[in-house]
Amino acid sequence: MPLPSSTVENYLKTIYKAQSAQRDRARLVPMGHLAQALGVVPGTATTMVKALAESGLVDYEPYAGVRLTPSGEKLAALVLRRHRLMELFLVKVLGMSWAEVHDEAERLEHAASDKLIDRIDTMLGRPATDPHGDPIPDSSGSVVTRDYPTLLTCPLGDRVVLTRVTDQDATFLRFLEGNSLKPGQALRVETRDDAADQVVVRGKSNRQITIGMRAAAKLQVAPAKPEG
Amino acid sequence: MPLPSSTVENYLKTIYKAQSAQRDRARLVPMGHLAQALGVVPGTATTMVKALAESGLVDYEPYAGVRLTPSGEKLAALVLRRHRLMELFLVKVLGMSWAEVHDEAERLEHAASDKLIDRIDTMLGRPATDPHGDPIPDSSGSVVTRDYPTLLTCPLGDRVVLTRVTDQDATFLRFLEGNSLKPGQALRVETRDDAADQVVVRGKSNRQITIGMRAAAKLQVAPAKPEG
DNA sequence: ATTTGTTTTTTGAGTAGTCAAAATGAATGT
DNA sequence: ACATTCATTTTGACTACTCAAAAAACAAAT
Repeated sequence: MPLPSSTVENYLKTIYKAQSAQRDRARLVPMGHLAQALGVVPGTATTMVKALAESGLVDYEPYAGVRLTPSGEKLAALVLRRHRLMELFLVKVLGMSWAEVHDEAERLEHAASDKLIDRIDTMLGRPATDPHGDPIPDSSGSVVTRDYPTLLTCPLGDRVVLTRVTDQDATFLRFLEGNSLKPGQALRVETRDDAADQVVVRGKSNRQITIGMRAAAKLQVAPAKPEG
Repeated sequence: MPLPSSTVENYLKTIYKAQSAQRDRARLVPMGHLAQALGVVPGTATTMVKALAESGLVDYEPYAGVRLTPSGEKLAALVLRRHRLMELFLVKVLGMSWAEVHDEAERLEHAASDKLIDRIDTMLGRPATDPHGDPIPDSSGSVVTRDYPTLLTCPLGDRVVLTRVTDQDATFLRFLEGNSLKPGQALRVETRDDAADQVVVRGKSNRQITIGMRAAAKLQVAPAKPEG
């Protein structure tokens, strides 16, 4: 069993993320979706997926889609672990901006050894989540995934705290940063207006921020803990 | 001009190091040497070098060898810069051991962006040398290479300071570390014995250390600066 | 100067990953 | 049921890199 190439790691990671994004975690990921997410033509995805199936990393059903096997899932989780620890490290230790670490980590995740990753993990105090609030799998590949409501579904008026941002687009992240919308930030949803496609939240320094519903759906929150 | 692959970077880096190791810096590096250093068969090196020559990165003379062009040299220096800054970073910031950072940096050097490298450079205070004493090229690719005597050629009895170790072998580095033979360490060469293949130096805490001549030739030193 | 030995190049082939475009399967609407 | 549409797979080809082994060039020595 030769160690997986960056390409294989990227396929597994992408399938993993696609599966996680589905409500039914066991559902097959369609080839078209996979190809698009990886930036390759569909035929290429088909070819690669068949090879992955050969290696026992995925289950492949022609014309239906693909799904990770347990071993594929573990491998994917470890790639995600490397990616997320690396992102957090770049932000915390090297002071890089939230918005720019994604691409960097995207490359470093394939080059960093387990030893290095564990060292980073220790240095950061075994963190549970990365800068976007995404959970960091442990070194055995298991993750605790919590399902949070979003700014679109959480109760109106309640104090909540931003826990996770489910979009890595740099422009979007810079917008959020400019409005102090980062994980950990306390918020309150004031109004929602379907017709106007608006969600109004009150954030840091009592500032009022208006965002579209599509964006609101990408911001997950948890009920604010009562402060002791 | 597409950005160079890891493979191309490794070829350039290896040619660069081979040229530096030669007394005549402008001499051609023989194919056999290059192939061996890269761990490929000679035919592979020939093929690749012809491609590099196409791209204007090297001058290639059939049956004679290869040499970097100015643009190839600059590219190689920037790879070395990434490698050496990365090594120093891993040692200084992540507390990794001298002996284990080489392989890690060998992979990370191809994945790190210039932005990341510059940030590391700044964080470390624009260092001149890496943990082995190898000079770090600046961001434009220029290096100041100083030629030091080695433990084999420096004056006997004088106080000198270890400046550079020209061998990256992990076992060798661990041996040196075990004897406090790291760059910066003050030393004095007490005796040399050709017949016995021995060089005796007095190092840290007045400790006496005996090493072979081949090893001694890999340790470069500078006259100790007068203190105060 | 011819032979011997070493280095280098050439040739042919293989692997990993990719695309373009044709062919096929599945799904949908009438 | 049939035609249209859309996603998927297949086919053929291409790039980058590699090796094994045959051929060629060079170097050195008798």
